[in-house]
Amino acid sequence: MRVADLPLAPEHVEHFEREGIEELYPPQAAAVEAGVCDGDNVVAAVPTASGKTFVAELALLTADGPGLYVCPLRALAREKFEEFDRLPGVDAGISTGDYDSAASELAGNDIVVATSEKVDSAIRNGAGWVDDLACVVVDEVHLLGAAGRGPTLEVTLATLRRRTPAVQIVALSATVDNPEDIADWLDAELVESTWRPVDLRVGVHAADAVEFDDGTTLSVPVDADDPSTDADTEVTAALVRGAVEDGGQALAFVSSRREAEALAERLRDERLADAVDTADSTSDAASVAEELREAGGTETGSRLAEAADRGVAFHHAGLSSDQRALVERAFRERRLAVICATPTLAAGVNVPARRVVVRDQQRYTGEGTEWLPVLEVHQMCGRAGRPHLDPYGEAVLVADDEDGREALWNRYVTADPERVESKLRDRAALRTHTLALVATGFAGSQAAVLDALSGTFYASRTANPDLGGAVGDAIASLIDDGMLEAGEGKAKGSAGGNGGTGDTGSGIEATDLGAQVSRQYVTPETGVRIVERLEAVAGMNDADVTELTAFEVICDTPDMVDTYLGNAERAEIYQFARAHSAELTTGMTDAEDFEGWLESVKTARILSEWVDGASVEELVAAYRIGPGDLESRIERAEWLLGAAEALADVVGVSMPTLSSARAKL
DNA sequence: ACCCGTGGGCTTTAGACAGCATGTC
DNA sequence: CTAAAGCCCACGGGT
Repeated sequence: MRVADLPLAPEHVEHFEREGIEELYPPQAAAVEAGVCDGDNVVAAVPTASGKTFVAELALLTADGPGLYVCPLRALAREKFEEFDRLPGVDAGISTGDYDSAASELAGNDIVVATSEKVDSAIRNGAGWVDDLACVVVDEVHLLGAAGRGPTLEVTLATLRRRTPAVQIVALSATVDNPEDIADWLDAELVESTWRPVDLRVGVHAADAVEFDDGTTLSVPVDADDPSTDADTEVTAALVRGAVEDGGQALAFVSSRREAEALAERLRDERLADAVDTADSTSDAASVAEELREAGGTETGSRLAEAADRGVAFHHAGLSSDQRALVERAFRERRLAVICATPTLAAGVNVPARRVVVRDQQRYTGEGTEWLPVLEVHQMCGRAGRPHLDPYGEAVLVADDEDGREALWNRYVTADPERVESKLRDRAALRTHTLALVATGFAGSQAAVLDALSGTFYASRTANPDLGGAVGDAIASLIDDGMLEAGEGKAKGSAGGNGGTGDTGSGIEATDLGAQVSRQYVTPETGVRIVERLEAVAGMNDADVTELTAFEVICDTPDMVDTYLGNAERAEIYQFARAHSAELTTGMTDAEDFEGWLESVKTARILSEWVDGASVEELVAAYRIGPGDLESRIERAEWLLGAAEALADVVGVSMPTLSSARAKL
């Protein structure tokens, strides 16, 4: 099937041909046959890099009206937005937490790119553009199975479909075990394929050799004399070196940030860049280092630049978003030979390499170490092989010995990925979405909430959903928390009467507090915590209510990210809390979860030093966090302080430091 | 006096979505 | 309260 044969405008055909797309890949052709261009619902479960974006573009361009592209990451949203915006005659918009087109523009855009949470939020806040959609493309739809975010995605899609029943849904999924269940839910045709534009072989290394799934082997002699690193690291280094000496690029996945940095530093010392330097890439690597130095002068940054100078980089969430974007771009432009990364890179933006080495396959979880999900390892391996640049891709899992080889082989090479299961039946998820449904006026009774949830993936997967009890509990707890109250149903607004007729208990509505919590997009639990703290503030001396107080109000909530509190620091933070106890809403003895509270005091302290003018470098050094960690805390603090201000207004507490602190962030 | 290897105890452990309002020729 | 692995440091043996 050729692009020219598709029902596209000539200018679009031209555009794609200019980009080198003339003949459709088999999965793309299958998607067209399934009706992507005819307004039909389609679920495509295909590997990454098999041309999913083009399928999305087909759906969006042939739809009879505005389209929405939903994806899980802001960086991904940016990437897609830029791509769609290049389409001739297409006016694209973007809406994510950190980057937003004007609301007035979104309504006029042909294609809007947004994160799933942003779509949910737009619905909650009554944004007009969500009602005129003709087509919704959902990328990475398998995230339906993710504990925190999956429920948001399924409720949002259910709501969109209910509001606009004729909307076309095109869902793109990684290869999972039960894509038919997703297709079944969406009344969609399923397209399944394992086809890739570049051959990929996956293997396991043990005992000096890799055995690949295509039957080939690769001998990897390792001089085990060097006691400074362990055997797995030796093997990883040798595999990376091999790929680079062969003129390719490599990605190495390890389990922790420290490991990623240590591996990068080790490879840097091997002077791999000399090997990769066929042309003028020395200057390329140096230019990357230069750009990284300009991006910010933290200690992490200079170590990163030092490694980049030799063609090697590390990558994890401790890096600032600038640093991460720079590393990703430089690697795509082949100005870097190697990235040593934590699992972040597996799910992020497109960073393909000739060879992928997965050194660590386990991860700490808080309940011991756990095997990485098969899907995640597959996504790491799937990064191997660049179309048009590599003759093939190779992914190698590193095992300790022959037993380990067999274990990894069975677990990851021959095994199917996990099933996608709904996580909607979770107390916190149901509280959040029940509140949102009621607050938006979408449901005014328990029965109506259940009805709204009947269009979810959860409901389609369960013969007898029986959410009644769980939703009932959610409603009861939300009433306890002052977010919901018994309403008067249809008689709402009629003055007089005591409200309670025969329908008592069946009608519910959101209180002002509940409505504000839903609109601010904080979880009900965060709303409760903030209100408790605000009430404590009301009883404090005005002089004691400082910006530190403001930060404490928002830091001990589930929506703020935890900050690790090391043993060495604990005593010092304790001292700090004692010294500032007058400014804190929680007494040293009243915290229910003292450890958790102390961690939030640490976060509050970091933020308050930040607004007092401390530099990124100082804070990063003093609190042993990465620049990216500081960035994310500042970002969340900005959001949560705004939410706290709105809630303070509702409960009638005046707290000026909330806004003064926010202004200084 | 110095170097190196060993062993035990201590320390640490991936990631990342969201509000709102506003400006200009 | 779970598990694995790196890091630091003290110790001991050899030169």
